Amino acid sequence: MGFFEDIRKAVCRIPMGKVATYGDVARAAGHAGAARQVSWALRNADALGIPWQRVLGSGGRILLPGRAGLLQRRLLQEEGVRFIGGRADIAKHGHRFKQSARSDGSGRSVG
DNA sequence: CCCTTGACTTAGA
DNA sequence: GTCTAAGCCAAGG
Repeated sequence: MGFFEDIRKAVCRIPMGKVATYGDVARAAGHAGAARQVSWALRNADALGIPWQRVLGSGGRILLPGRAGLLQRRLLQEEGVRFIGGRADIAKHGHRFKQSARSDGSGRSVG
């Protein structure tokens, strides 16, 4: 398995109308701490059919510069993601990945 | 192997 | 809120 494959799989797990941070994607892909590399894998995501627009920076901030950033925001808004003060409402649209490689299973939901 | 780059993240002032 | 510094990891020259 390649590095990018793990990343792309994780990104594809994000459903429409939901968003996740680079760090979350990296963690869900089994590469915690590789948040920066997530963006690397997303550079060619568009050509691979990856929902790259659902990946944001910490706090729901769009880090993509230029038109790409505007495009990302527009795409998300079309998916129903609400933006507040230039940031996506991750409290409402933040996607929570299923428990992956968690020793204590702290990531599991109870109710 | 060494150094630089990058759509990152957290902590401090 | 804005800026700086340090930590982080993989790809490319």
